Amino acid sequence: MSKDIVKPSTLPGFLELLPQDQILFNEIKDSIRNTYEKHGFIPIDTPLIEKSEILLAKGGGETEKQIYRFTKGDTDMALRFDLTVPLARYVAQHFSELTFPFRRYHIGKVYRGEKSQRGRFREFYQCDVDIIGNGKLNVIYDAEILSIIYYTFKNLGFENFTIKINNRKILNGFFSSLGITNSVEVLRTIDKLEKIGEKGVIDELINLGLSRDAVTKILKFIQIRGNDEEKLQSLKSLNIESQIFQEGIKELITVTNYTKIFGVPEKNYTIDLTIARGLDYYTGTVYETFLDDYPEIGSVCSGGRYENLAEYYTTQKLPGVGVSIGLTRLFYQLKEAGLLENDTPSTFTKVLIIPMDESFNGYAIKIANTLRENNIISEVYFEDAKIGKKLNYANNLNIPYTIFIGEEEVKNQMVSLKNMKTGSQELVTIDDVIKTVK
RNA sequence: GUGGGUAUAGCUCAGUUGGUUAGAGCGCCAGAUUGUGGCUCUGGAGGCCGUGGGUUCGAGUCCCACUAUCCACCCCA
Repeated sequence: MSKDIVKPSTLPGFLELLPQDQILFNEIKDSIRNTYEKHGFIPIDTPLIEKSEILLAKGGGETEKQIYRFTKGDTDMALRFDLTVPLARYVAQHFSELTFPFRRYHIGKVYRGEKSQRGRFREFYQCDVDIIGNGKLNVIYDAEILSIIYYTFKNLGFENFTIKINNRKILNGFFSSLGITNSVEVLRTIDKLEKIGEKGVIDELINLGLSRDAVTKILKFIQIRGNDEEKLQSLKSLNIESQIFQEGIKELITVTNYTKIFGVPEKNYTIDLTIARGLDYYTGTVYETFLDDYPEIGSVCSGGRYENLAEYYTTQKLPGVGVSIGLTRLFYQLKEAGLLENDTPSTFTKVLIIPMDESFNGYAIKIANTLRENNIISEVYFEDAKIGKKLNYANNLNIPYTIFIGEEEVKNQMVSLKNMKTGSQELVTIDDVIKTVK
């Protein structure tokens, strides 16, 4: 018999939570959603599965290796690996029915067939928020997105975090002035500065075939220090004769100026010339967010500006700017760091109603209905068991109140309300219950 | 894709240079206590020691393969 039991387990890289954590996870997700909606973003939901030709339109790179792809009948399909490509398809497909600039948010699961590792998942939630322009999109929106990152993390209860910003035009302009052609690899190397240090970066750059002179200049570039004002000054004084470079500086100035106006405290954002994530589609502003007290967690939110979101699906030019929070990883890391002291109960129930025996079930259900009408979450314990076991149910789920229904209670049309924390119990009316529990 | 660890009860783990019948804590179930929980005490269930092969009188322990899983690199959220 036991040979027939299939060992219950999930696939590696697929996270699932116990009730207490799930409630907490949902609270975080709801908080993010509320912040997005407060800023006027519209929810969309797209299919988990898309045609492979859509997801692979861009082609090449890691995507192709990591995508979950399969066929059903003759249909070649795949699981989405982010929410940006589906957004591009969505906007291109429904272009004529949308109003631009289109502000949308999307919270959903995405899939990547990576080798699983701590804090890295094959199925995970992304919380995306983007603004898509029709033909053009003011760079002020780049600052607004930054402010949305700020308010999102602030509303989650974080104080010490830093949103690092940079502009890809600065990097690209700088590199082209140095005659660097393999800028992606160079970017990747510079991005690793925190991890491998200056010496590591120098070694890797030389390995990439860069000249001594170029490496020295790059080093000087990434060593630019000071406050944002000073950094911008240093950039200007590099006298790079690249139009792209100058454009980047101008954009960065606008973004930082407006960020201030949006009310983001200066301690929560900074220019960092070494961040260069999202190498695939970002063309202007880029963002990375770090928790100051937990740098080892890495970036908890990243994104940027892309010049032409939907170029593979339409001839319309649709520039956009947006960020994504990797919610599953964020939750996992926060928990690992002990940052989520979980004192949330394992249920939403506030009152457990316990009939002393079957004959009181009717009265118990009536009480439950009345409490629910008054927005008090309640449930009735119908299973036949000893009182101790029933109370233990309440204990295990951290239900704060129990109500006993027996002969005396029905006779008086009252209930025995017990506070599970203090243990005190008294015979009261339903109105009293509503007052006490609320 | 490359490299390295780990695999014993539902969970976290112990298990001596290879030696009888494989252990603890937590959790679960029951009783002490039939209208009152958490604490305590007592008892109980639960293991092909990842799978297959090898060495040996004898393997949870040593060797090999496979599988699973974790970590680092790559890349990313």
